[in-house]
Amino acid sequence: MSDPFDLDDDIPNPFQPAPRRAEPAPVPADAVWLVGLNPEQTEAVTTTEGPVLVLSGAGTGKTRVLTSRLAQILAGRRAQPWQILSVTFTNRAAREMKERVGHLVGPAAESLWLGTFHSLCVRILRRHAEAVGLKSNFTILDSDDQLRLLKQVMEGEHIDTKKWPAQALMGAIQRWKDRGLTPDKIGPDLAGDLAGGRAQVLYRHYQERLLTLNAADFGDLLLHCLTLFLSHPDALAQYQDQFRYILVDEYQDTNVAQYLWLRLLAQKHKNICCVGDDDQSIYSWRGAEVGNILKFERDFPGAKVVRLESNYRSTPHILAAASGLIANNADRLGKTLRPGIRHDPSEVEKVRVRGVWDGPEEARVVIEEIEALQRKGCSAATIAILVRAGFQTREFEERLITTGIPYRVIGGPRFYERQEIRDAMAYLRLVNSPDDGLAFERIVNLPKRGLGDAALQAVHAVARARAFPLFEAARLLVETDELKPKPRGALTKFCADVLRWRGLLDDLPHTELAEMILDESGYVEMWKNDKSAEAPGRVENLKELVRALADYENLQSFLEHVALVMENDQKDGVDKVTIMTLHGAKGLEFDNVFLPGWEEGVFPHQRAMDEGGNAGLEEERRLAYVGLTRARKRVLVTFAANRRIYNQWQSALPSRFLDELPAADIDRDAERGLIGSWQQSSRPKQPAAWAAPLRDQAGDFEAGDRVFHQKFGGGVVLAVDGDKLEIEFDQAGIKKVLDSFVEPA
DNA sequence: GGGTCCCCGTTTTTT
DNA sequence: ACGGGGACCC
Repeated sequence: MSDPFDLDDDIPNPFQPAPRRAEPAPVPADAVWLVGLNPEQTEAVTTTEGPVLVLSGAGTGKTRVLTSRLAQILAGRRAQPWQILSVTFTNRAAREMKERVGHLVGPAAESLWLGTFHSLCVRILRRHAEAVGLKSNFTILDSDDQLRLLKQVMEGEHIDTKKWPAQALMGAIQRWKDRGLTPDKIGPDLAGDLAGGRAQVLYRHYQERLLTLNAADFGDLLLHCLTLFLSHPDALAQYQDQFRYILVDEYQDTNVAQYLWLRLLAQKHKNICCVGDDDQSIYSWRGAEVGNILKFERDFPGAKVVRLESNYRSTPHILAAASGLIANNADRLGKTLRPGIRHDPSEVEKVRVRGVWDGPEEARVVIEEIEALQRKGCSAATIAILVRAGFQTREFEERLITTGIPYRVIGGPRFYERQEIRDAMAYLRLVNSPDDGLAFERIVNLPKRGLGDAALQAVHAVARARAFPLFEAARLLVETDELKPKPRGALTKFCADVLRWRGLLDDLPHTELAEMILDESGYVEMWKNDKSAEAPGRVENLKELVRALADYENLQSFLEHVALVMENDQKDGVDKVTIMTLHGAKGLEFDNVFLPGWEEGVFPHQRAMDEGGNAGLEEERRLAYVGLTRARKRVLVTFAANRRIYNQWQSALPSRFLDELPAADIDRDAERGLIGSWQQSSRPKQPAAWAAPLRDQAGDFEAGDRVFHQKFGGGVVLAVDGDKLEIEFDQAGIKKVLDSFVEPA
């Protein structure tokens, strides 16, 4: 990938050499954070000076290395806490690291610059907002707002959003931001024929609208920071000077913008330690560049590379299975996981693979296994079902409900992304900052107040004409007689309400004010009167929102927090089976892992291969690797011969990943001849010798043949595609079926 | 301005 | 099958 910025020129540094600091102090070798580290870990922790790349395989103790390293730097008095920048991707990781460092070094942990890329960027941008055209109290938009805003921009440019979906352009803009590309960097080559070839203009207008609204989207947080650094060398120099030590977690997930950000900040002291695993790079589709990790040594000459390969999590069979699988990928930095702990031989099981007839049977089998585990004394919390895609969760949930096993599904709409929460938040935002035009639009007619398109258009017209925020414009508009009496009255009342609530900001505790707003606006009432099944849950969620407010000092800090930390407060600690996607499982571990749906098209996912080609397939394989390495003790991989997708039965082929698991570490449960079908139908690069007789036995079919199928009964072959037959069944209609499941009739 | 019908899409997801 | 969103009509 070409570099959007040329960083080869030295950026002038108006600050003179770093202020004097206390002499580094020797750290005793028996410091608590060094005890029990293996030699590689010790090297990663104690090599504090200069660039270090830590290639840490799954389960090799990277969080321990990161936290120990922080302790080492602090204890060695090499820097003050605020001179250390420690970056993670998720709030979860940031929280965990803060907690663990806190245990090692005490309150000093509080002063570290430790957080997600985005939260750290916000921290910097609030100080320098003017430099990028924002005010320091800028708001951060969620994806909903972003899309609505872009749609408006597109409509303003008379783009047919039916032909050119805003969603697609939004995606492109996000990818550009991921790569640090501002609108002026988007040439025709990049823009393509997106949005009728006008993508660059639309991107520019979108950015202008954001500035007018004093708002930034998530991508902007990085992008604006880069702009700040490049246009204000003094500001950059200040941060370069300040951050003597930089630590980066999950480096394989960094996008180009984050990479540039790090490279700029590390340029002075060059004490940057990146920890990552190229084999666990599973986010290329949202801009992550594995290339960043691959070229670290080029970017930081003289970098020390440490490989962590001792795995303290999984049994040897699981490690071998995962290693065998991932070995099928080209372009790896190359690591070999080896067991770092002794496993009780009586407890070590091979990875099990089992074929089943269809989705429901798969759920039944998995849940039976779960019950067996529970009988053996495993608690539900040690069990996870990791799926490729969200739609796979349903069958497991149904089965778990009927058997009464407690479970939780991680993922799905997050609390702060729910409609009712966003609406309520819009009320709070508008009261907190009346220029929040997006918030105004969202709720001005919610609950319905008889303000439709016409009224909103009128407000927009005034806003444009006077360059006022929407709320101000509305206040002006109701003074005129432009609106019909009914909407005019409604809008007058709405404006008066907002002003009244605003007047109470300082006088009323913010939780009470929020309650008052949700009540007096009629918003809660709206859901209470709603007959739909979800309505009561929504009312509950609104109550929960008010409760959450109580944890913050005021409305402002709450809104700030929510924008950045959009997460589910999953009530943990309860003994439940976890169902989540493979993506969601990265970084977690479980004693018992179920990996269902290993079928061609599902996993590897068809779209990943269609759109990503071989690179897409390799990323799917890394995902499989992530899945296997989540397990400490037991793995059961399943695949179904038939699956209903979009309510259509389709025959499925076992995933090619199954063929890639080393036989010596796998138990293949033979069941109903399904394994036969797997072996027979697996797509060997060249047909296996033993496959032929099986195929002959099954018989070759051709169109017109009369056949019989165990489940669907009699039918006639319509078409043959390799080992797949299209059959019109007498009772069941037209279906695609593997030839091994039918016999000549 | 609000209700109804039809058409489209339907991997992964953090911040 | 199903839900969301847009177009269309009252």
